[in-house]
Amino acid sequence: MATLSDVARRAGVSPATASRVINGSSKPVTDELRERVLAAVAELQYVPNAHAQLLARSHRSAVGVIVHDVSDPYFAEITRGLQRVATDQGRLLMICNSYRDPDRELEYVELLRGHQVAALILAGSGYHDDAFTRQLNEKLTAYEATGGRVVVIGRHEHSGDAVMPDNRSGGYLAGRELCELGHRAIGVVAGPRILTTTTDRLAGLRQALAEHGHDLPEQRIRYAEFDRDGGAEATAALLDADPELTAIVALNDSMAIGALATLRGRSMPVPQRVSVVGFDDMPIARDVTPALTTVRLPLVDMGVRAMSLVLGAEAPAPRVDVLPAELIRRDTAGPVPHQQRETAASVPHARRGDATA
Amino acid sequence: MATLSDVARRAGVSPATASRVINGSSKPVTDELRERVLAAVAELQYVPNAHAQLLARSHRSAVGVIVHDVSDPYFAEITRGLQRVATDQGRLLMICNSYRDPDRELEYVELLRGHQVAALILAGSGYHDDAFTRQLNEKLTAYEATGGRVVVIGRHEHSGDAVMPDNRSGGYLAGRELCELGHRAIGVVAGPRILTTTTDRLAGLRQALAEHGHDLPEQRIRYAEFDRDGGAEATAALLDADPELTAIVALNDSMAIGALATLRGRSMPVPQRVSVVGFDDMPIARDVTPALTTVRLPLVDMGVRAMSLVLGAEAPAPRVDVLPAELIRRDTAGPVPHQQRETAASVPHARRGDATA
DNA sequence: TCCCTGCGGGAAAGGGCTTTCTCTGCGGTA
DNA sequence: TACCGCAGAGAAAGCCCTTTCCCGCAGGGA
Repeated sequence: MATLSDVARRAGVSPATASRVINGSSKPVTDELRERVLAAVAELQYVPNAHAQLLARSHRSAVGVIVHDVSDPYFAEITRGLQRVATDQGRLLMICNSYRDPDRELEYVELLRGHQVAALILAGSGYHDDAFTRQLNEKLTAYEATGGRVVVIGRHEHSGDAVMPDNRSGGYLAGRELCELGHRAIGVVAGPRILTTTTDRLAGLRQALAEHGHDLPEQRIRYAEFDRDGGAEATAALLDADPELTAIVALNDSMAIGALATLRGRSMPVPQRVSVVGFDDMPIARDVTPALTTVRLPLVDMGVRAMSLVLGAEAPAPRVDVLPAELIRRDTAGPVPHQQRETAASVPHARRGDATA
Repeated sequence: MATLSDVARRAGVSPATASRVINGSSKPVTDELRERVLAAVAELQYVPNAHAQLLARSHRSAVGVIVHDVSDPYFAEITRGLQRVATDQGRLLMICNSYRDPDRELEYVELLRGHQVAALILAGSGYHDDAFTRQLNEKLTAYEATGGRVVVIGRHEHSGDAVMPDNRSGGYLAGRELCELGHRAIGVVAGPRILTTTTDRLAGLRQALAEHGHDLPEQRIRYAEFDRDGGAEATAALLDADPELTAIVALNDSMAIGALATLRGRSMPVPQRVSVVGFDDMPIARDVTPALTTVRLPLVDMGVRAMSLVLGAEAPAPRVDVLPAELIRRDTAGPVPHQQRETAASVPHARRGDATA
């Protein structure tokens, strides 16, 4: 690879001058030398060594982002928001997928710190795991001590600036909607138990049911992976255990799509026989049939806010931006079926045979 | 940020020794010193400066990847394949989204070159744009001249190693299927005209139609963005121009989903009134209703092969891996409706009023 | 006893760039 | 004419590591 001194030699100038021309430094350089340098750059196809530059320059500019998985629409949307602000400010983003592995998350914090990022954004659910939380906090605090900025999205563990979707209210909204439609026998297709997102959404849901005089027994909750197949399996398990269920809340839209698939496979019409409510309102939600009733989170906006916080001025006290959830009524949630209205929740195992057909 | 010499000073050793301990060098260090260094590292929360390391080490290890958009399922799948191999070999991936902007693509080649990546993978369609192609090739060639490896996925322009999905055969498969189901009035919802992927798929489709004695006039093709909304708009335009259409080929699944949405909005049942065939077989294809008939491309495998090629031994002659397309029959393609069998394609504008209702 | 070997450790030379500091030569002022 | 100031260029000092090279010392063989 050609180096700066190759360019300088070819142009017959010093490396200092070449550097000034290439970086558009404020120090003036005569047109003649400038042209010679530019010509040499073109001839040698010179590209500055980014590592050398970053090492030599004092100021850090890139921003590190840790998400569970960018190709998951939830994070894709958040990332879109992050990108928008970052691009406006000429910042490079380094995006890492932790695939919901806490250890990998810890590693990535180190990696990004090593890459001298100016700021760090952690998006996605936190974990119910004190040892992990403590370790992560230690690392983040150490990073902040050296001037790094940190913002978390949708996580409780870090005590600094945060952008929080209102998961609890979202769960509440889903629960209230179903209760008002007359449902009592409601099953929950939940994400991994260890994620705070799961438990927050569940808590809101439980509250809504309680306000309507219903409870949510553990056997009506199935924990599975936060994806389509997890949703499909959990729905099958739920239905096997309790064929009288009239509604299912899936704790994210991917799981809801899996639920829809299972229901279709068992010829249980939605919403005539079973209602389904999703969570997140990812783009595909409106395109499944029937279109998915779900809880919308302002994902892009969450990204925008997080990046603005992290690049903005430092605040004396931690700022927490809570963004509201909103119920989007489409076609998967309907009134409780007539024959179920009285008996629901009272004969949980009666017709198992039918339902698994 | 703590530096290596901070660690060394604290441990009372030389930076050389500290470095050896931290990197697990083959040179032996006594246990006592080792422990002192490790303790200092922990106390200072030391993380090596990645840029300094990369500068000091001679060998380059990271691999650069340029895709149109990782959150697009097409690229998400390819990336999954790339990751799998890269992780096995302990390589870091730097993934950049060009968002189908040729200029950005060029910039990213430079950026990645500047970051000293050991290899470069460009995935996604090429462009029908000679000036761009020439520029890109120049840059890639310059990069290869300095020892960099390059593999392209699904692009014609570069003359080195390549992994190619058989887009043309895929188009042919879609066309043949519809012809065999009796369709003659077939509309095409195409991606941007400037992409070679679009024209390749179109060419295969055209060939299939020709073999069945049909042609594909330009007004039966609508070019739009390669996404859901593009597909929806193009389908609407197609139907407005020619309400007698009995089948639609969408050149990717996102567009097919848009087509399905438009058709649903116009109450044209699929496949009874109009058949739809997609392309790519992205995961969601099986979850829409009716499940999408589409052409599958082995996306993950394409990623695996590309990464294997780029990290494997250099070949004397360019290698081109062509991966076959496969028709996946689901529920959106059916026989041509009865009343259309004779008249189709002969009265293009007759019933516009009805169809747009 | 002397020399050689090998081990554990440090000194120092880069790696490619930015940036401060220094130097030269010119035009302008007293 | 002598001096000052400044514009434009180069020299050189880092930035933080890795790694080669070298050194001192202890142990073993002759």
